[in-house]
Amino acid sequence: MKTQKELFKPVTPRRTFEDISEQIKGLIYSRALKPEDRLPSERELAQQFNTGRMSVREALRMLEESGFVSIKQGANGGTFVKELDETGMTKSLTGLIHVGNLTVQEITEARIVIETIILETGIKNFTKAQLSALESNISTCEKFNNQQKEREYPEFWDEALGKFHILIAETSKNRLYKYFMTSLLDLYVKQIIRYIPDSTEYAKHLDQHREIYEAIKSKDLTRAKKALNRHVRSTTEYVEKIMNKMDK
Amino acid sequence: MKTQKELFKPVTPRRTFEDISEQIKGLIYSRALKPEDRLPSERELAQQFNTGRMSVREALRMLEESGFVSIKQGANGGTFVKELDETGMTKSLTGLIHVGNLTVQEITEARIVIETIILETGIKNFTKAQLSALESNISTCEKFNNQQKEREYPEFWDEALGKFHILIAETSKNRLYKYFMTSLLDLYVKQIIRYIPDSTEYAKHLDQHREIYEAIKSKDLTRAKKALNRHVRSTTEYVEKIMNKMDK
DNA sequence: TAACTTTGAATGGTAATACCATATGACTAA
DNA sequence: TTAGTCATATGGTATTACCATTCAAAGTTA
Repeated sequence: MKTQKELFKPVTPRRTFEDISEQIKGLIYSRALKPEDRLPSERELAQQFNTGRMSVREALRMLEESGFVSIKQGANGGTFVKELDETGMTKSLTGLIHVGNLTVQEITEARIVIETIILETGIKNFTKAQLSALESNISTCEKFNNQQKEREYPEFWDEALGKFHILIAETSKNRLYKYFMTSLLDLYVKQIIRYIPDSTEYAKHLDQHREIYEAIKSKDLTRAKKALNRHVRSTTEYVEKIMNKMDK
Repeated sequence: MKTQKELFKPVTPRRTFEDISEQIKGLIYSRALKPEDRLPSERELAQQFNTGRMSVREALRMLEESGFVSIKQGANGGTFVKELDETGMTKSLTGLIHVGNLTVQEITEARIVIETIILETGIKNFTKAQLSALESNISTCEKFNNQQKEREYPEFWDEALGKFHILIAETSKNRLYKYFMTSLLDLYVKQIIRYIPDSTEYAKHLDQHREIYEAIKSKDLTRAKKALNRHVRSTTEYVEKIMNKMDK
C-alpha cells in the first residue's frame, strides 16, 4: 500500500493573475465572450475581480501572448477577444527553430508529407473555383515579376511563395493541415522576405508552381507528387543557402 | 507610380515590456542565455533595463507563457531559462479545439498520417533497444491492469495511452513528429484521464498495442499500418463517446 | 552530537497611486 | 466646409510599500 502522501497531487499555488487569465479564457471557451467582443477596461476589471490593476494587466499579457485577445490603446480602445488562429503554432515552431530544437529540413520533410496527403485524398475533388484560384495566383505573380517597379515590394513575395500552397491546403477538409501549412510557410517567408531574389530565381519558382498546377488540373497524382517534391526541395535548398549567408 | 506613403511599412509602437521580452528572447536564441541559467532578480533587471519593475514583470509573463522561462518564488528562486519543448504547440492546439476551430476527428486523421509515415520510413530500422522498450511498456501496463489497487491512479493511464506511441515517434529522426505526437496525445490523455475505463476496455487497448508491436517486430509494414489504423480509430471513438457524455 | 526550531534575507506576488501616451470624437474657429 | 483644438477614455509606465514563499544559516534543545 502506498503511503497516504502519494494520494495527493502537488498543488501549484494559484497566482492571482493566473486565476484571472483562466476565468477569461473560460468565458471565451464557453462562448460567453465571442470574437470582437470588448472586455471592460483594465480599471473596471480590477474592481470586478477585486484585485489590483497589475494582476489584471499580467493576466491580459498572457492572454495576448497566446492569441486570445488583442489590445488597443486610446479612446474606444481596450481589450478585444480575437478569433484564435494558427499564430500560436507559428510562434512555437519559430521558437523551436531558433533554439535549435528543430531544423528547416525537418519542417520541410513534414511539409512534403502533408501536402502529399492533401493531394492524395483530394486531387479528384478540386472544384473549378479552386483550380482557377490557383491559376490566377500564378498568373498574377508572373505579371508582377515582369514589372521591375513592383518587384521592390517584398509583400508580393509572400503572395507568390505562400498563397499557392495555402490554396492547396485549403482544399482539404482538415483545418489542421491549413493551420500547419500556414505556419510553415510563414517561417519560410520570414526568412526569404529580406532577400529579394532575382527575376530568374523567381521565375523558376513560378514555373514549378505551374507544373504542379497542371498536374492537379489533369488529375495526375503521380506527376503532381513528383512536381511537388521537386519544388519543395528546391525551395528548401534556397532557404538554407540564404540562412547560411546570414550566419556569416 | 505609387505614392510615397506606400513605401513605408506601418510601425507598431514599441511597448517597453515587449522590448524587454524581445531582448531576453534574443539572448536565449543566441545562446548567451542557456537552459537552467538564472536571470537577475526582477528588481535588478528593472535597474539594468532602466525601467520600472512592472514592465519587467509583464515581459517575464510573456516569456513564461510561451515557455521560454520558468519562475520560482522564494530565496534562491527567480527566473530560469527553460529548454523549449512542445508545450507551446500543445497549448495552441488545446485552444483551437476548445473554441471549436479544430475537432478531435481532424487531429486523429493527422495522427494516423504521421504515425504511418514514421512506420513507413523507419519500420526496418527499429533497434533492439527500441523494440524491448515497446515490449516492456506493454507488459508493465498489463501488470498494472491486473492490480485493482493500482488502477485507481490516473497517472498510469498516461503511461498506457501515451508512452507507447511516443516511443514509436521517437524512432523517427524528425523531431517535429515527436513534438506533434506528444502534443496530440496530451490532448487525448487530458480528456480521458478523468474517466478511468473499466478493466476490459483497458485490456482491449493494450491488445491493440501488442498487435502493432508484433507487426513492427516482424517488420510487416502492411499489417502494422492496418493495426495502427484500427487502434487509433477505436481510441477516437471512445474519446468522442466520453466527450459527448461530458456535454450533457 | 543530532535533530529540531527560529529567524533573516532574498525573491516573486499584490496593491495603490500618480502620471504619461495615444486615439477618438466633439467642439470651435477660420 | 474645413482645419485645427481640446476633452476624455483607455492602455502604458513608474514608484513605493508591503505581503508570501522559500531556503539556509544560526541557534536551541534533547
